[in-house]
Amino acid sequence: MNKDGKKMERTGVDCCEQVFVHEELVEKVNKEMPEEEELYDLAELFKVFGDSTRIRILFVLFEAEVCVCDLAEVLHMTQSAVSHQLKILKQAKLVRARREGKSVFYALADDHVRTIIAQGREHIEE
Amino acid sequence: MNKDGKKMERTGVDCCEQVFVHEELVEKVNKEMPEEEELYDLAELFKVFGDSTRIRILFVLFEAEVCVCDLAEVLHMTQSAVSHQLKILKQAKLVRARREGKSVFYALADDHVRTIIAQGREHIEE
DNA sequence: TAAGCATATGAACAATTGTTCATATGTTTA
DNA sequence: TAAACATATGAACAATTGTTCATATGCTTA
Repeated sequence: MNKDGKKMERTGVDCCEQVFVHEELVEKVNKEMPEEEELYDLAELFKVFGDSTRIRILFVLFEAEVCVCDLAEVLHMTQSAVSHQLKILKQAKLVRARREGKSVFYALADDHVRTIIAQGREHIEE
Repeated sequence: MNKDGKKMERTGVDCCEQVFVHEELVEKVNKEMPEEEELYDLAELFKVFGDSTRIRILFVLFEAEVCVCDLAEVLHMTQSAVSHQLKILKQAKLVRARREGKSVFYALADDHVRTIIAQGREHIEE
């Protein structure tokens, strides 16, 4: 009995007649769910992959280190649009930049990018 | 000489004094770049991962097959908001639904989801 | 069949996003 | 130092998105 004189074996909100399963679930979820900040960062990362312009930029960078104006030309985009998107890719640490004279060359930052895109392709081709 | 009587070794637009590199690049990119439709589908897929609510739903489904009202309660969200997001996850074939009486249980559709999220976590934790 | 529960969905709203345009910054060379 | 080139960035705009609210649909059971 609790202080209100009621049985307390079942404290969770009753939902779909699944009280016990529910309580086990809450425990497991609380244990495995990442921190709020990590969830937010994860979503922010995938948001960066969620635009076909940026995906196209990444596919170019799969082939070579490329300067901004070449990217713009190959992708038939304005220099400004490419530059804005590169900034987003760079903030997400998916690409890195290297200045060489007047030009800035961009390259993939690491191989997670390739893996993530590859898994995405596998998924949509199933 | 071409029909205009000009040398034609360099036909690309001159950009960053990188004409030759540029032409090789165009060739490689045209060869490796997926079709427009696949690029679009890829971006649409990653957009689905690009929301922390949906990420949280996926983390719950990593643990168990769960009905909508349990998802809503565990995540402290309204039933409606969860249902809307589940629809998006289902359209992307990241989850599958199974009706059992009045309830509908959702589960992960396949293991690409785990791999993609795992790679994302690796990336942001570097 | 009517009532009640679980889920789905349409409309509306605020918030976010990608592009364009104009312009600023940074680098080289005449 | 001025001009030219390559890149970056701020503001503005249309388009997209996630949530809420109200309500519809689907299933079970009294």
